Amino acid sequence: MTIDHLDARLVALLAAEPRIGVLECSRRLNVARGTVQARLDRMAAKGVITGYGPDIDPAALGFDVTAFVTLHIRQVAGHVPVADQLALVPEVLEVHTITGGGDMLCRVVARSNADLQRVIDLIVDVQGVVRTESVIALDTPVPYRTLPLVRAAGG
Amino acid sequence: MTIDHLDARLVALLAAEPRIGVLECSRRLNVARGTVQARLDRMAAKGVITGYGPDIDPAALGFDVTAFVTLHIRQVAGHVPVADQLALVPEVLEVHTITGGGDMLCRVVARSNADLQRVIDLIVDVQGVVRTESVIALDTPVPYRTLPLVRAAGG
DNA sequence: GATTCGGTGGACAATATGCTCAATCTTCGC
DNA sequence: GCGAAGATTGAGCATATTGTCCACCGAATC
Repeated sequence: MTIDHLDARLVALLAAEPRIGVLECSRRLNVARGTVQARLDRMAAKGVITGYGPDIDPAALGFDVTAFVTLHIRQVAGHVPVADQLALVPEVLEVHTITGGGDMLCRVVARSNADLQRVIDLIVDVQGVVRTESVIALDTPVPYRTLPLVRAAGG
Repeated sequence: MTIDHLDARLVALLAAEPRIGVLECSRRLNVARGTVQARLDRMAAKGVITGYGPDIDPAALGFDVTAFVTLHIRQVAGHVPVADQLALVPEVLEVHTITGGGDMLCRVVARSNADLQRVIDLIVDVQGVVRTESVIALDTPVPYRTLPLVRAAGG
């Protein structure tokens, strides 16, 4: 769907100060409360806003190590059962199927490099996984964000 | 920091129904309102909870294509200026410096495969970027999540 | 010219919030 | 064991917010 400038400002405002309510938003944006409510309802209905956190920092929980693991899988059974098994591992934060040399890419976290080995072993043990390649994220100069995208989409 | 079972349940509850307030949480968890407030304040202070969305789905905004781009950079100037330039591109959702063959890994979105070419061109144009390799995410069987990790950390 | 849609501004009861307090319960060091 | 510190509880209070109505307006559409 398309969003306009007001939508973008609303999202940006909520992202910056998530604890403020609908009424406060309407004051900050100089629009009526009903307008803010209608916009939020619309974006939620259209799937643009999928939820409202809470956003968890794995590092603060002790999971300091982030890695991206490329999986090569045996193609016979398809990737669905593999993904289902990966989903059972808490340290696997997301899984994609990909083009290129590998078959799947997943983001994992671990408490240490040694712990990462344990997590990778769990992944390798999944039925259908033939081989893995890992790269460790040393630093994250740009953490995950969508605000610039929202601004770009909404003017 | 360490979190306990109550913290984990609280986060899970908020993740499941983000629009409920502190009072409602306390009722659902059978604890006092002050306790819920104290737990949330503590987790926010410790950095475990970094914010409260709103969570945006790029696909719903028309950015259907997700890709992971590995960057090879000229090492002379370091990676900071490169990251700064990448941060200026709205379609670049996150950037990591990594071990292994490449130097940086970034997640980008685009409106189509053709649009992805435009985004990659923007990245290649960044001063210090020598070469890129892209893999396109075809499907996302496990979308980004932290709840299983929270449960694992909190019992 | 009529209709529809999004926005406005106001009202209402019901509810939630921020804040404080004293009392109890746990946990930990000693 | 025992005291102290910290966490939790339940309560109260004034204020703010929410959900839900409604009538009205302006712009765009047909």
